[in-house]
Amino acid sequence: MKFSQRTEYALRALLELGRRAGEADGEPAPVPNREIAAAQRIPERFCEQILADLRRAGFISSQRGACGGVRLVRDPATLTVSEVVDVAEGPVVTQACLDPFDDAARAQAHSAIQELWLDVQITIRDRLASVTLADLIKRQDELDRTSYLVFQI
Amino acid sequence: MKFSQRTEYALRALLELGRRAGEADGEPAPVPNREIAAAQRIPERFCEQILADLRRAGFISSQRGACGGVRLVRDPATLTVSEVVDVAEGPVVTQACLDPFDDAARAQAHSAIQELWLDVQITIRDRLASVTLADLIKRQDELDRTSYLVFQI
DNA sequence: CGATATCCTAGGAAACCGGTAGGGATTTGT
DNA sequence: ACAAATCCCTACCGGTTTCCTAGGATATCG
Repeated sequence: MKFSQRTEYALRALLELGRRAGEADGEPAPVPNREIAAAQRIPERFCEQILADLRRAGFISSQRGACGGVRLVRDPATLTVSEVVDVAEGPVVTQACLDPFDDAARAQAHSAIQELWLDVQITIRDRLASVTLADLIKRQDELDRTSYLVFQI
Repeated sequence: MKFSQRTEYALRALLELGRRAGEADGEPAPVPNREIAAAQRIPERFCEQILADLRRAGFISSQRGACGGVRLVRDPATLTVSEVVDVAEGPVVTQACLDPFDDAARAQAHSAIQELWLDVQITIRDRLASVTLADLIKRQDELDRTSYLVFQI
């Protein structure tokens, strides 16, 4: 019962993109995969694939060729962690899919246990949907400033 | 991101045991693995292993030999689903374990993303800890009575 | 043209999962 | 004493998933 490394990487990549977009004014320059991977310590070719998924999902756009890279398309304030999880590792599902031809399994469909799984599933999704990329960026900046201060003391 | 079949089986087995214990008065007779597996449609040898885990965890006790079987030891009202999940598939952990020798990973330890994972983890555990075996038994009885009525109409 | 990028597809090692299997140990009933 | 029933321990196995690497095609800029 855990989230995949792939999701962690996807969030880190988007976090990195979001922070850079915040710094630059106007149309931000595309950030190449290489830089994102290095900054967030993600295996380069693996990061490439994850970025491709994020592009297909419409979260980022890409530009090929020299001086190319990826750009954040979605507004960080409306891009939720839940959406990223769905793209990176598939939707959160706590119960096995029910075989529609297995009567025994269908009989279990309305069991107390199944109800609990569904409840937990909704709880997780709601929690993940309540956090946006903008929230993460803001919180990360706070953390960074705090540790900076700590070192200053 | 889902719970294992093993956990589902563990809960079903305990549910079955709990219901039988509720019917009989006084010291209940031990229920053999075979009956539990048949009633809950769990592969017999697989169920055997799961029951062994539940015994090692102290949730049930077992009696060997003819007329043997397993008995519920813990009070269903205090046995939480969270405990069963921990035994059947290990604790719910939403973040990868941090390698204490990997400085780069440790630097991520206080990241916004890690904080989110921890938050979700606690949310799930709390939810699972708030449901007891007695709750499941009660709810399942309600469901069974309801479907009985449906067929009567 | 050549360097820098993304894009697409294909693997591959390792872990995990669901389940099976063999055989030993213990208890009960006859 | 013996057979049947039952739990107990360990190993294994086929399939899937996960994390990651690799090769090469394609596009863009200077």
